[in-house]
Amino acid sequence: MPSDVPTRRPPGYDPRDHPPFAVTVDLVVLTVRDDVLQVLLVRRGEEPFAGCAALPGGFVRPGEDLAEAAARELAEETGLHAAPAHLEQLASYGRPGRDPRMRVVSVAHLVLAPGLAEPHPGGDAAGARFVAASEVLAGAPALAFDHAGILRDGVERARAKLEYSALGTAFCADEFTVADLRAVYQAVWGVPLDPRNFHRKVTGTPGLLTPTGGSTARGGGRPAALYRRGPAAQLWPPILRPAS
Amino acid sequence: MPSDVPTRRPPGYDPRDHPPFAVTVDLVVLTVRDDVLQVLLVRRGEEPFAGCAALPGGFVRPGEDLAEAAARELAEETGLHAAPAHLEQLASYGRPGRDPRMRVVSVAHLVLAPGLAEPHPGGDAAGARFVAASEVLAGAPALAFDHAGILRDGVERARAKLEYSALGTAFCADEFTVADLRAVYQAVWGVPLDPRNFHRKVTGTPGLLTPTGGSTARGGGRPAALYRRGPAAQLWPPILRPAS
DNA sequence: CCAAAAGTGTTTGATTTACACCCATGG
DNA sequence: CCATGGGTGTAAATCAAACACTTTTGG
Repeated sequence: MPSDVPTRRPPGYDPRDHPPFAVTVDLVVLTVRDDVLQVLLVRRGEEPFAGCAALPGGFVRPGEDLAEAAARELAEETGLHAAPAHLEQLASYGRPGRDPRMRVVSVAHLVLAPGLAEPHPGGDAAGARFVAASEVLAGAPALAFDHAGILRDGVERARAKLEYSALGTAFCADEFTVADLRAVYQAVWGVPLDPRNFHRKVTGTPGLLTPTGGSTARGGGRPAALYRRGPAAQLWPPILRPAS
Repeated sequence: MPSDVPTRRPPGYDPRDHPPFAVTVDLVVLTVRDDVLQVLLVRRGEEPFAGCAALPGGFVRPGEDLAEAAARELAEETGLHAAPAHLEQLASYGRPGRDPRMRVVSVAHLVLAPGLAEPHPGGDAAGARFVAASEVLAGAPALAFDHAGILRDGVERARAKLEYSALGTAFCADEFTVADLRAVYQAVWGVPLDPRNFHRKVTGTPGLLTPTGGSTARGGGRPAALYRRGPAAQLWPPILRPAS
């Protein structure tokens, strides 16, 4: 079908070739709180979708790279100042009509943050809060634009990367126990994991954990050794696999 | 550092918030020919980088979705009409200054095509040809813009996905033998694989191959059974792993 | 018959799984 | 002492690598 299109002209500066696009970044910020995978949502203050829940995000500014814009929006909209444990580009969404105002291409980013992080909405968003991802995926608070699809892709990416990378530790605070890390995997995958085998596996993976020497005692039970994120040189073979 | 910026204003339609961007798609088209992983390059006809090698690509048009634009550019610039075996979004690149003319965000796509495909350059590109990926990665023909980095990301993605998906078959023609598929894996990974174990593994993976019943004899040796791409329902566990 | 490539069987070692068991603390 | 969770040992099952061997063609 492209052969009978009369517009096969050389690429140049004809405005028909590069119509004005707006470029935004949207953020899928995930954390694990109370043993549940949660996603950061804001309440939109303006049309379209005013009052509706949405992923945090905003326009990319003239001098900014995409990742830079994502980091700025994260700080601006949520007050999560501490460097997030992990920020990576997710995918871009540019379906015509996804924003009723104009042609917008959104470059979505995935952020994994420790559960401690408490958002206090900055200037832009009327409200920012963590909500259980499972509920949002089920449609509980409906999301603006095509953010439901973006969230789905982000959760899927997180689940997949946990399997063959050291990213699970990105959900943990600076110091954490093996049980903390196991809670992360269980929350993200939604499956129970054997504590004994989990312990052996993560402590036996070179580069994943760095022991701090300290230990902690929470409630009854033997104190657990504390660890920090390791250099995680070795990604393969898979760290762990969700239950068969 | 974002806290002392005096521009924390609500997002709206202030043109400073959404300056004009151009949005393009760039294509990393990979194939396996003569047991070597190759990438499709075009020669740029215009400034900037006139005469320089580059990845095929072009501007996204007003009514088009991103994947649509990628498919159109593929057909226009290379004449590869047959539906490619696989097309997926790779990543977006928007560093300020990556295009000297204006602010351009490029949404790169990854295309895996059978080795048969012979490009005959369409209207736009002055020339299109397949070049060994290893040479381009080494800098042999220097690429325009930041296309070297995009290519690196594309090859890395292809290598990774071959391991845990059925994508290897995307490089094969409609009907192919197990040896053809093995040649693909060896070319992409650059490692030799045991023919016996490879055979057992791929024929034993449900959904990967559909036997056609036919067989082929090339040169001396026992004829090989022919297969078609299967539904590939099961992606995990990893199909294969590059040599340890 | 011989060479060459396709395909099967078998052996060996690594990895995963399941679970018995010991360790260290609070109450 | 006992409950609770942290951590180690071990045996069975599963999987992967190496390779001997059989099958089916062309010359």
